[in-house]
Amino acid sequence: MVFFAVPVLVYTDSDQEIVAADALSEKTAASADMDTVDTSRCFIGDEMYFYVCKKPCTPSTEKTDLPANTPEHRLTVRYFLITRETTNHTNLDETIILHLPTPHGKLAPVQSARVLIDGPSELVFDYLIPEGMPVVTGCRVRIPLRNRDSTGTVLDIGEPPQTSFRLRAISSLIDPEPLITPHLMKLGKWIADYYVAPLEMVMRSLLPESVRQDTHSEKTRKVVAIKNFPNDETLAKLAKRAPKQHIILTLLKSSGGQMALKDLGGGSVSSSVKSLVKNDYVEMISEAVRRDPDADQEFLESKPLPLNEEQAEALKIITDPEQTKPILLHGVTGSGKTEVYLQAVQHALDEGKTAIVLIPEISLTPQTVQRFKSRFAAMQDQVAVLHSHLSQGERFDEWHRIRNGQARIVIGARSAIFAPLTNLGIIIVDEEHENTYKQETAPRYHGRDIAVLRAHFEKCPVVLGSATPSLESFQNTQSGKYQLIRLTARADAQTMPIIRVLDMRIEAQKQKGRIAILSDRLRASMEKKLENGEQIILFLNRRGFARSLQCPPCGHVCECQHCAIPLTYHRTEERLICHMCGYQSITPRKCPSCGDEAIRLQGYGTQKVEEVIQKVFPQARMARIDADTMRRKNALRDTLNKFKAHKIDIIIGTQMIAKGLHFPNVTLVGILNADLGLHVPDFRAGERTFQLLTQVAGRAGRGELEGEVIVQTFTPHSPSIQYARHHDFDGYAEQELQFRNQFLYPPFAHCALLGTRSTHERRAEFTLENLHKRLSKDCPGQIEIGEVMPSPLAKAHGQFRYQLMLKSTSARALHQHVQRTLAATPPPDDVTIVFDMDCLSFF
DNA sequence: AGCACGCCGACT
DNA sequence: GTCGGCGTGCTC
Repeated sequence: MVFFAVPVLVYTDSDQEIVAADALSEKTAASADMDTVDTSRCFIGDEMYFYVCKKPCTPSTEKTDLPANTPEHRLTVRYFLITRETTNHTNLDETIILHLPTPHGKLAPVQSARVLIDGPSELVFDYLIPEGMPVVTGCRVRIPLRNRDSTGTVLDIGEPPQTSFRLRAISSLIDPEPLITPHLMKLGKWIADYYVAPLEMVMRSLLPESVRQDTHSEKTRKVVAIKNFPNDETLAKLAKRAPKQHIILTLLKSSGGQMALKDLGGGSVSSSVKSLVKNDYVEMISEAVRRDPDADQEFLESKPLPLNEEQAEALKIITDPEQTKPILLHGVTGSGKTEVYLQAVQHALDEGKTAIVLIPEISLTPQTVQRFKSRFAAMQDQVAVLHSHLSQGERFDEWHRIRNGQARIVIGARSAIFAPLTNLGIIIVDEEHENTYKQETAPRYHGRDIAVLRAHFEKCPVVLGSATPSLESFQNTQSGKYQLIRLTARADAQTMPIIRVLDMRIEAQKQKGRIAILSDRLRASMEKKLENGEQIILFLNRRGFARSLQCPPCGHVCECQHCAIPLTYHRTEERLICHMCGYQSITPRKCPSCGDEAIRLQGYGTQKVEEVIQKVFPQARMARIDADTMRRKNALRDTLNKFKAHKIDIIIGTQMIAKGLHFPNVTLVGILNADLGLHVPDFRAGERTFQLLTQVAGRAGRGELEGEVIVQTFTPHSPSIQYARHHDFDGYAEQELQFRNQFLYPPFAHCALLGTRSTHERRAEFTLENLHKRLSKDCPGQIEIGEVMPSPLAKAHGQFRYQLMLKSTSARALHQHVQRTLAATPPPDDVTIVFDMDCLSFF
């Protein structure tokens, strides 16, 4: 006869004797033959077992006799399936809850963990924590899910919820220490909320893939070490009978007792080493080796530089313990912001704390990393670098060096904001205005904003630095949320280069009928520089597909009356459409301003420029830098090195070369068509152009020679060009903020983009139309909803795209409304939905 | 009636 | 994601 194990609810009296037990699961209890529990054979001790048999007893009835309001204590027990025939205990390996109304010193209340299951399903379930398992929030755990094993992340710990079903237990802990610190957990939840991203996806970006999967591990090498060095007699014997072993032993002794197996000769000595190990002369040890991404580089220690008055004052404010506001450090190019960062980090280290330094993109700003590594060269190991070019193994090692406290300074791109440092002393965001801080795949977080949030959570100072602050950050200083610090003097006491603005309308008239690429003035200047053996950078900020309509003779650009941004030409409809509100108009044949018929689409690429320059300066050595030519790994670095060595005279490039370059011999920078960046259907176009011009101006003339910047434009009167020319950030910010305020753009409102993608054009459009309808229904007042329109990049990767702009003065109202609507409106299988909160681009 | 297949919903 | 339940529909 077989006995059955039945999950039971056990009641005890004050003496810990079980007075009643009934089936926990109603279903089980209801099934015939399984309703009986022999409570007389149960006992309580450090561990509790109970046997379940088919002998009748009286369950459940006594439940009501329990005193009211008795606190329930819970403990986990294992229960066993017993067969009379064998009396063998077959562990069912399940855990159940016993409700014990009386406390017992040895019985800890059972806790349960809310676990986010890995995988795209976004499941969250509660699991019991087995006694003694040190599970805390942020742990990665193995859990049973249905009839298989799965993994997940512990989101919360607490009392088991009152549910009718039986909780299952966590099977094991993946990592003894939680991989995600509580602060990071909080950050992750905030991100999932604010950016309307699945929490599982956010958790995935909190941890590098190689750290998350427990398949990766430390790299080890075999080390041979002397254990019992033989006496002279045996040594002499070995020299004769096994000369190789003798050599190994002497080698080991002369090099301090141990050597890596590889250095001893690797495989060729393995048999000799094996017999040495067998005789107990030596032992083989596995030693962890660090995969150092910068192992090939040497960093010479640099001493702190003396600070000028402004820098010293800045450092004082940053390190002031009373300072609680985020700090915006506005320093003109070359004002020595990095030195302030370095000393602020030093200050944090001196206090025994840690630091995060965010930089826009490692590959574009290797100098910053080098400066940090050099300054802290004495404690090399304490600087960890995190960026996308690390191998899986390198990332694993860097991450664990941070986690276990070996590395106390972390430098990296946006995801480095999730570095698992504890006891943070400072966060620095260099070039805070950079768009690369915004992640362009879900979760679409902004590294700078997350930095401010993390600093807030961890109560540590945060410094946002830039020569051209974003208007978001600048406005925060105006409203008193942030503290503004200024560095107005260039550390090298150099003057700002002269920016010349060239009116291409005149040029266009001169070169009637042909595209004006190179003005006479720029050509003449290039000629002179080439003669002098100086170098030239030409920019063409080719901003893709969105095309605006501009009249070359007068510079007029067709704009939306409601949104004050350029209208975009859509080829399929042959119409002009506003990307903010959806306003449409027909494409004019004549310029609405001057009546000229030359009005047409702007546009030529770097390739075209290369052709023209080649024709004009056949003797010049030139290189083109854009996404097409730099696809090869290290291509950018190699080209820049060649340029540095003056093997190239002219570089023609896109945005890629706008940042962080420092070439003393460059005396001329030409911006071929400032309008390309200016008249894009984006209210930030002006801001970007201002930033670009200012940054570029900072590039020219960093050496002995005076620099010159030539800006070619059809709209020379445009404020972003004029203010940049006069190096007047405040003037620019003032008028731009006024414009933003008037049309309720960021920083005075939040913008977001909702989009659909599908291989079926109609499905993409229909799904978004449907979402639009639902969003419009009981929509909070602060939210403005635009029209559904085809994306400017109407088809990409074989998918049709439709988009919709959302604007709101309340970020919370916006993401909550979208969150709710999306949750209530699951898209068809073949349509994907994209939501970009605080979007920086509209494509 | 018996079985193959595919959709749908639950998974703690 | 992945498993299993269940309904549909086809075959013996």
